[in-house]
Amino acid sequence: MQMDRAEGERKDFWQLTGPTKGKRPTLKDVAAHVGVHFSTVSRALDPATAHRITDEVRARIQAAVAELNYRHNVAAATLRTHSSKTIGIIVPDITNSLFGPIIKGIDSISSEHGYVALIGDTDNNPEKEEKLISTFLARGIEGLIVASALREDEVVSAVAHDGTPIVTVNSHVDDDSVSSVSYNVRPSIGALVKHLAELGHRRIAFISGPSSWSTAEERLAAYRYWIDRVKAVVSDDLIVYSNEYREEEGARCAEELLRSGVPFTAVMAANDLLAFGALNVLQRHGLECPRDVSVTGFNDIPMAERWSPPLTTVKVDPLRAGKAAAEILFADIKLAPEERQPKHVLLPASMVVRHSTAAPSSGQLRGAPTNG
Amino acid sequence: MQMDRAEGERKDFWQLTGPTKGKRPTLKDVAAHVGVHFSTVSRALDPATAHRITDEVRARIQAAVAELNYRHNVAAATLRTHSSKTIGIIVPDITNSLFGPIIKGIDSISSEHGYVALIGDTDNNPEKEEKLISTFLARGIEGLIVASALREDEVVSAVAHDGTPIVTVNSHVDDDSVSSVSYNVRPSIGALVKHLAELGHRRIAFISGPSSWSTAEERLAAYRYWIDRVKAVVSDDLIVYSNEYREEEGARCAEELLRSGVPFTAVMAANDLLAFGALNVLQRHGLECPRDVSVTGFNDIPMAERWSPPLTTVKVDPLRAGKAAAEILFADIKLAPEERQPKHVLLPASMVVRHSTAAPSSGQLRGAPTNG
DNA sequence: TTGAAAGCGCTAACAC
DNA sequence: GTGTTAGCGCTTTCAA
Repeated sequence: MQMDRAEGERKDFWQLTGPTKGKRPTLKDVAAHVGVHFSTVSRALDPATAHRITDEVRARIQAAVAELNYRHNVAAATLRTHSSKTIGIIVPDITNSLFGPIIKGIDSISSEHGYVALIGDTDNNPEKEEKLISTFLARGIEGLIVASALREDEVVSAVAHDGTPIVTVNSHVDDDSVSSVSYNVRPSIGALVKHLAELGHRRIAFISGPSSWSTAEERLAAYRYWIDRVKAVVSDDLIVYSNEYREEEGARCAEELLRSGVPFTAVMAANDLLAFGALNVLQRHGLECPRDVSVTGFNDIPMAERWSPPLTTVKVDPLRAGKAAAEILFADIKLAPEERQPKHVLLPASMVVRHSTAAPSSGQLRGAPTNG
Repeated sequence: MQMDRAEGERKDFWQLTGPTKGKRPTLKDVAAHVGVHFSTVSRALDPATAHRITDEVRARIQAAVAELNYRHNVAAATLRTHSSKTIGIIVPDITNSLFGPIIKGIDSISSEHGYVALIGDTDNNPEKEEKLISTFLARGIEGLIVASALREDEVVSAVAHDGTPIVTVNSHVDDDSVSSVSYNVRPSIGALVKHLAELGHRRIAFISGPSSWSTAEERLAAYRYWIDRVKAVVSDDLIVYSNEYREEEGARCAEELLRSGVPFTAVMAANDLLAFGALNVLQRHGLECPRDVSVTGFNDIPMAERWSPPLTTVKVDPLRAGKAAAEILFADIKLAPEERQPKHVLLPASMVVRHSTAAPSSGQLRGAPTNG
């Protein structure tokens, strides 16, 4: 079979004329081309041992590598050295604008360390998470960063106890032997509650996330803590639980709140998306924000600033969180298993006041409006 | 060294008592535990050959696998079979909300095929792209999806010609032997131009992307094509080039337009982000949108709908694009190299009219306002 | 400074 | 239905 297209000339050289036609050249091919033993080639190509090789030989090896288009076979090296130079990243939904920056942060640190990352999206499904982790482990990942962890995440705990470095980011598990990086929510939720209280709100509802999520649990706990301190109305009727951090769920919860008849003048949502959904429903019911109700979110995703009204929320730094998680991970990877200590970093989070919060209208409480 | 913590009991069993202390159990360990040859274990664990093993033996093997916490060593299998079950994904900026859905689409198809994906972010830097591709190749990826391709992307072309299945998504290279999935921009840009023309605009400026980007080139070409057909003013003075798809660049280009003094009543941006930046500058210069200028974008990212004014733009479906790209890729992976044919799919894109476009105010052209 | 050889854990061809 | 064997491409110890 003859090939006469110009692009065949250099790049796929080995496919046509290499010593072992049709397959990727190996160290042996390069060695044969240069006339040395393949272990010499291996040494010449490894920065740690390259100095042991004569300049002249090394130069010829480099030339042969270029000519044959040799590429390192990481699978073979992994088998030999037990080091895959890869980590795994697991996110609950890559479509959520919170996780792009987290991944970017991780990626930037990994590449500094010469590692690459496998990515997996769980779709908020714990079974997918388990499968993903198992596939990743079979692939020999040397560390794992999980952004989808539940508070009771047996798989995550198991991985940690099996000795694979792991760190949860954005979320964390109850088991505190698993390293985590998350946000210092207590003060930031406190700022929100105090802000609302100073504005004159006393009946502040809360749209929580599922109680199996650490972020939901801690934000709710912080709400409870501060509501009490600020002498606002403490009542379980003011709390409603969503099943996921999605606009639709925020809408559903707001409907539920409205239907229940509890009076409230403000609603704090555990997350921006939830706040958006709530805002829509509130407005649809004739409640204007912030005139009739104040609404707050959490995360400060890019859209928060553009919403109408622009959302008062809590700003976090997911890029930094990703970097922090990766730094912990690589520190652990470099340590002997016995030396590793779980670390828990709490990144700052700060309130940003925009236009979705204001004093309640004439101090009057909102009851359950008739539907529509 | 004694370990007395409760969680040591099951999950890290092999670390304490396994036949080969301190390391992951292998097929041999499982075999020894069951009393069969390790190749029997290999067969029992491979769905394709499991039926050849007696139910009873297979059951004992499963039990031992669970007990020892055996995990398949993909690196070893890869070395042996030359199939890594891994693909690579390369994006220009994972922080951009366009790429989350693309990755999710790819990921959903890959996992159906039992593949996992390596992720890489180039930061719009061609050198990083090259390094990433090279690392991925060394890892034995069986296919590659690139969302960061330049029109003249030698590395991408080289990969294609080397025989690794590759498909560009969102962007494409000029070399049409590289499969691609992108959007049918001609008609959608046409809709935008006609919409503007019908509104009465005759001087429509265009903020392009870098001409080395396929998306920029094709959107600009479509603009030129339709501007002419619609009998609007054709002039290179109306075209300005950004260096990247970023708000800041849109702002810079709008400033440039204003400073140049060319009259225009509408500006089409090659991308939503560019449009946002332009909108800001225009407003800062006292030009109200859509009263004084109309502005359009491209992509319809989530924020477009929330911008003020809500942006008239072109809607694309990145999730679908990701899936389409992955489908082409896996079809190719399953084919013998000689059988592979480059495919080019053009997904529909449709105009969505919102509030950033309207008739030009009293048909009067806008000149260069004094700065401020 | 370089060569020789062993072996990482697995699959698959072959034997029984 | 199961055991034996070779070898994927590499790193690394040991010799020379």
